[in-house]
Amino acid sequence: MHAKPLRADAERTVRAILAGAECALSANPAATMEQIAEAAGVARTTVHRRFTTREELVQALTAWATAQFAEAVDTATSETAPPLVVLHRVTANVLRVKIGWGYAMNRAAASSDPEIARVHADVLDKCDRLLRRARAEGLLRSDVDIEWARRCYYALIHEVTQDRGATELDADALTTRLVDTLLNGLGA
Amino acid sequence: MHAKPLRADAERTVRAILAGAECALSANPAATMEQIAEAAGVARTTVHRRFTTREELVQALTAWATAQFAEAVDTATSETAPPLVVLHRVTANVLRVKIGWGYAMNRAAASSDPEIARVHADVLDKCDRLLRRARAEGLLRSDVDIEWARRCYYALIHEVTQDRGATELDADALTTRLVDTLLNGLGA
DNA sequence: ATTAGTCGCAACACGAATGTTGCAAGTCGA
DNA sequence: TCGACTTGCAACATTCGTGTTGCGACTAAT
Repeated sequence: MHAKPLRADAERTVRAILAGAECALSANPAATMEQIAEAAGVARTTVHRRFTTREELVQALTAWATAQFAEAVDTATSETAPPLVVLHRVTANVLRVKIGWGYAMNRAAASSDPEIARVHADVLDKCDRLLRRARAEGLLRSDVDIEWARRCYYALIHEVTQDRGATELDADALTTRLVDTLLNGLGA
Repeated sequence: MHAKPLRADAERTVRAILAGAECALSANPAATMEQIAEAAGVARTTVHRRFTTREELVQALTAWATAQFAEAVDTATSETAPPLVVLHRVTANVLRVKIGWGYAMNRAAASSDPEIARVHADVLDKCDRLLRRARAEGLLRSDVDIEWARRCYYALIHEVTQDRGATELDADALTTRLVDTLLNGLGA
């Protein structure tokens, strides 16, 4: 991955740039390198020093987010624990990561990079397996369409993470409400 | 609105440009005027003749979409018909409009233009009133949070309209599934 | 303390997108 | 038919974002 290990201060700068990029790009997807640099608190030339092209920066940003995402899912997944428990764990983990890195993760979901696309396809597959098991064990209605279920699930997660001010809210509380709505709906 | 009534062919051109803009921008939000013109089947200079600046074009596009949106909602709204019926009607109408004009309508929802923002706030208010009535009449759980309900509703609509190939699907079938999921969830 | 690495700043080159203009050819409508 | 309107095309000026380079000052690590 890293041909040359960076010096400590350079490492911090890279992190600051990634955070700045997420911040600037989530506010405005067409943000310039100048704005990204400003959000990161560094000079524009410094950004170019670390990421030659804009594409490379976005690439690194999505890669970083994807790695976080995959780890959040993997540590929560289990083939043996009750589906409801896994669903909660996965949701909570994903929310914690996705809140504050919304741009990067949405971007990653539609990435053209084969490696990133593979990871997301992997997660998607895990999700489908979980939902299928949930259906088999009676947690979901037996006639529910798995693809539709996944789309609803993703949609609710996306909605929650889009919320401004979600940063201050408790991820567990959000998770509970999300899963409850997904399973039981809003009707009486 | 229109200081000068356009000639028939000019009118068609304007429509083609708006449709082309929606097409190009939904595929790539950073599409150039050149690409928009190409999608519309006209020369770039013609686009500039009708819309001096890019901003003006996007403005017109969102205004057009907003008008369609407002009409779709208004014709379906009723204070007296059963909430479930209204919910179906509104959803179906909105889906029909929003499918194929996704970019413009998402853009409009966060527009800085006061008039457009007002219309959307208006629709949002109508939505909340409908949901409140639904809750009062026992269609929704009595403890459901209206804002959360609206956010879930919007999220599902957004999800459905994002689907590639939704154009060929039946809006009524999509509506039925959407409303069912919203009210009853996916659980057994 | 020395060395290598890092940053900010200023300046530059380059390309791409935007917006404008003039003109010739074609079209709508009275 | 005739006049006003509209379009496409080519050419142009301008602005803006990108990416590069060199230099002086500072900093981490040995």
